[in-house]
Amino acid sequence: MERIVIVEDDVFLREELQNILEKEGYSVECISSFDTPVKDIISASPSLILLDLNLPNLSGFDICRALKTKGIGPILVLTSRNQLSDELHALDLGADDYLTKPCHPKRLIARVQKLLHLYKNMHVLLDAGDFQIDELANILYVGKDSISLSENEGIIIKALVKASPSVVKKEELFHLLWGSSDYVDENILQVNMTRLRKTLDGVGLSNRIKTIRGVGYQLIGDDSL
Amino acid sequence: MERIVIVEDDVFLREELQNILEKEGYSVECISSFDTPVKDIISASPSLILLDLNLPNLSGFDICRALKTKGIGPILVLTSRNQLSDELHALDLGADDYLTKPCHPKRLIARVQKLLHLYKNMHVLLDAGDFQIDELANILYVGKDSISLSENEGIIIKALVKASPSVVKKEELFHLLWGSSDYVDENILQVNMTRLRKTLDGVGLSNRIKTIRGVGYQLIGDDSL
DNA sequence: ACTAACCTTACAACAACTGTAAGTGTTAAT
DNA sequence: ATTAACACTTACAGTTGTTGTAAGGTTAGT
Repeated sequence: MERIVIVEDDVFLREELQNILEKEGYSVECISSFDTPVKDIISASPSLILLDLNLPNLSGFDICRALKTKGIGPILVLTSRNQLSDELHALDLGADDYLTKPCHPKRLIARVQKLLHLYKNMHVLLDAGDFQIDELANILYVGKDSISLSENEGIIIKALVKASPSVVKKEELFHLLWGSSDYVDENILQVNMTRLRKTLDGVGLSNRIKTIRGVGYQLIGDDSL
Repeated sequence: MERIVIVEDDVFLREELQNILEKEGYSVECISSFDTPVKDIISASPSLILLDLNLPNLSGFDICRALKTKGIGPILVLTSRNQLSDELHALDLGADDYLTKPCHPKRLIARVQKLLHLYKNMHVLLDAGDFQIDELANILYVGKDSISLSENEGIIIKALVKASPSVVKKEELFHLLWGSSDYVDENILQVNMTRLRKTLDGVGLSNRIKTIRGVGYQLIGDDSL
């Protein structure tokens, strides 16, 4: 069963929303104290967050930003702010949809259903700009192409993408790949880097890994060459 | 570069939309003859479809339904119909968003960007109800778990899910797996079914494949037992 | 009870992945 | 220019997962 978290300080509206959603069969949890809303939302393991913008302590915008940073979603903003600039700001921060009050229950339900269905039937990829990585499957998508990476290749490229544009130190890669940098021959990392570079070369992503001697490796863009 | 296909019969509006989107850097293609709109849209390989509802020949609803059937998307409906029932109908047919005319260009751009970004960084899963399958990666997601399938396991379960609740004939599986049912020993399918059942069993999806003797196999739900 | 259809299990071959080892190439400091 | 340090490349052998084959066991229909 999917759990919807309602983040709304107006008690009357909060209960009305809860009724509407529970009547549709959803499990609902309401955030009713606003000391640590982000933490409370995350603790509730939401399938979807229904978020107001005018809240005590922390604005809905800040909550939206914080949740997106942690990969928590989807977020449907339901607010009395009907200015276009507010909508654009919320969408930019990562809100998945933006509805204004008053909102017909049927529209709300339809939008909630749409987002729940979408997120359930999609798998998030790690975005590297001009390519994407399926973190679980170790598949790299570039343009219309895709290529399967080995376990080690996947671990390395993910670390490089997530750290980009920073350098990933050799020690960190040792740790990610082999649990420690003690008792590990440096040569195995070098062999793995060669293998990853060769794989990337095969899909047109040549020279995208830069060696920082004595430090580690860095993912670079096309335009750094 | 992402290509947006505009499906709008009003010439003035069509060109205005094209200008707005091209100014944002998108490649735009307009459907300007409405004899075979679905075929034309698909031929254009769209990253996103901007779809009007009031069209000659075939209504936008029908086009939406046809595109979703073929897995083409995302679809952003932009229409003068501002009745709630129209919105609900379109969303139900699979539209990803619904905007009414007149629409501020900034809102349109924000919504377009949101959908393009979402679909680029997500990978669509094949929905089987209580589990989902990543078709390219051959990964099965059930609840919070996931399991990697072998190539053959993936081919079989995908066929079963797509045909469900119908039976998939043995001949069809022979064809999908080995290109033909000629010169193929029946035992290899049986061994593969055993392996798939064993894999499903490992993630709690036991007894979900029913044998139809002399015919083929069928995916069944939890409640068919 | 009989038998065709199907399931299960074990084995061997193959491909991909991985770590090791050695030779080669590059870089930076002197 | 020299050379030590660092990094890259290549080949090999061992491991693992996948796959088809073969044989014994089970099931369902007559």
